[in-house]
Amino acid sequence: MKLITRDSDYAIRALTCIAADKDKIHTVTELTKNLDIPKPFLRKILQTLNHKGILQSHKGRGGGFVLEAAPSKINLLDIVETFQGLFHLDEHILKKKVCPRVNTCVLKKKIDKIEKSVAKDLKSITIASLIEK
Amino acid sequence: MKLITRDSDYAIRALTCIAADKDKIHTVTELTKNLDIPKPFLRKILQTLNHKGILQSHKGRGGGFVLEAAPSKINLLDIVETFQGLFHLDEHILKKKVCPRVNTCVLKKKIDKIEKSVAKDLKSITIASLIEK
DNA sequence: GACAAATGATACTAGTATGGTATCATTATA
DNA sequence: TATAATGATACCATACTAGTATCATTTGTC
Repeated sequence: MKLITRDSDYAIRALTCIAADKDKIHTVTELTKNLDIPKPFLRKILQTLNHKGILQSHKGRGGGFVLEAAPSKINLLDIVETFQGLFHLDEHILKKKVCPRVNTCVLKKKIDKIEKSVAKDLKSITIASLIEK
Repeated sequence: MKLITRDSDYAIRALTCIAADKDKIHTVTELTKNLDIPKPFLRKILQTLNHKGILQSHKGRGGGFVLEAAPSKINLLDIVETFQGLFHLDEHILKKKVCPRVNTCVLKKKIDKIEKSVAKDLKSITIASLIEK
């Protein structure tokens, strides 16, 4: 049972590296050296972040990636949802017919509350908050 | 991204049904009718709960399942961890070498905190709390 | 004792998600 | 024009999810 998958984790770490030297353009080659992440995998991840509008890419020689927004505007919920899907997808379960004596809505409400709390916590963590000393 | 898988959900619902009529011995056949869960799947789930010591089984004709402990002693964390593994298994990620400029420990600490909070929340929800009106 | 109704144990399976790899195309700079 | 970068996409092995299927064993009832 894990909250964060590998691609999310890699994305967060790559973004903190990029944010730590914000004005430089970062290549995948450079980042893989620092981060010890397989190069083609990191490429795919950064491309996804580019599509999502979190990173901005520059093609061709001398190209690479820079942040699209300020590090304080990028939060972990956005990143996690990019790679692991929307947080609130429990619709298909907890919804069926249930033992007549029991109030399932109670269960659904309680789980919903936990999920919202996790989402809120993830949203409160920004890339900026990860690089300040 | 979901917090609770189907088997955990089914387990919780079956346990609430069993707890709602605590002195009765419940068969899989009866429970599947009320809960709309595939019979062989529910059997497997209840067997797992039996091995875990959450349910007690009685074999043979007239047999079935009863709770091993009081509904107030059974919490969702135990159930979720039974079917989805221990909650705190992120050791393999968030641990590798990281961009020298960045303090990964910060990330790990923050995620740890969220996970502990979820675990605590799940632990606070008991089967008893799901059947009270 | 035979039958029926229950669980025990275990193996199997289709589909999806995870964690990648591999290739070819395109772009931009030196 | 060679080279160094990303873009787009297809592929792949493994594990997990959500079950199914089967045979064995136990126990109450006729």
